[in-house]
Amino acid sequence: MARPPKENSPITEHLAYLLAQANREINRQLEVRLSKEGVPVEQWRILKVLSDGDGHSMGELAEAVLLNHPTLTKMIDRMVSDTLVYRAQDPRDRRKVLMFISNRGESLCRRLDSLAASQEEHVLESYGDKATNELKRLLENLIDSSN
Amino acid sequence: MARPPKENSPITEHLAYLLAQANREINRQLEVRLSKEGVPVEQWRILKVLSDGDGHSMGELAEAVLLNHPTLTKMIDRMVSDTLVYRAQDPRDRRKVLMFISNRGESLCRRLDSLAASQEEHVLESYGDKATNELKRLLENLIDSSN
DNA sequence: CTTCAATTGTTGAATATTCAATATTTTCAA
DNA sequence: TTGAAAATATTGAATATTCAACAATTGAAG
Repeated sequence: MARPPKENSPITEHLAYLLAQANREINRQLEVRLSKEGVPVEQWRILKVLSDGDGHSMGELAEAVLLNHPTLTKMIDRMVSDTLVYRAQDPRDRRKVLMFISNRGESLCRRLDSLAASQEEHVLESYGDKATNELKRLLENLIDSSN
Repeated sequence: MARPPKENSPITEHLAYLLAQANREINRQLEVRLSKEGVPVEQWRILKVLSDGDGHSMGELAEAVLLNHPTLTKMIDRMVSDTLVYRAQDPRDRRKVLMFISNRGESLCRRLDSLAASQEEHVLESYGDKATNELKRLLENLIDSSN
């Protein structure tokens, strides 16, 4: 007796699953490093975005750091308490709030950058230079093609 | 006056960020499809893993579907209420609970599979066959190299 | 101008996740 | 065989996230 004609593909072959798995693993590695400074990955992202010194609105930030608005608001509240960032009203559009990084935030960000760099180096070593760059390229294209 | 010697790489160039971004986008697309059946992505994963008909322990399941134990326990509680899956004690090791998929779960899983398939097709169309397969291959290698 | 819809950010309640503690069973050394 | 340590799953409290409602400001049509 023949098997059913078309076996359904296991979850491990789905792109969505592979992305989730890879993301979790890399994120976990990064968390371990950043925990040396007691900072969650999302806060590092926020500091990085604000590092350009320009003011960024909450909406802009939320999009850039992959958080939705209310979650970002509450995380920013904590970071303001820690004096890592500060708020200012946008003079051109008073609905908006502009976020800026503080000196303390900048200095923390530099320390975080070197922790993150050590993580990237670890990937380069175990996964290879060529594969890493190729993967980055493909991910960028995937993201572009989704907009 | 010269610029500072080494510009720090923006967040958008970090592998961890690209993975998070791609994962969020693909996951979002998948959520939209699965919401037709009112099912979160994690439940689809659970049903897929249990589709082999074998019993899977909670620990095994948690690892496979990328959830930690307590979260999985609570999600399984809901799925048991919905009679999509059921528990049985492992006769060989009575600490363990074996999870099985029900008939209702199987039939839901088939409907979900076709929703998920339409999502993968959408990716193939906008991103291309070759790039998709290459990306999958690289992701698998990255995951392997992290263990 | 004035009014109404759209945009932006925050808040509070509802929901979900996580951490630490617990209960049960197994393993293994003495 | 017994007792201590490890493995497994669940629970409840603490924490975080999300959804829906709100307040403030701007834009734009009449």
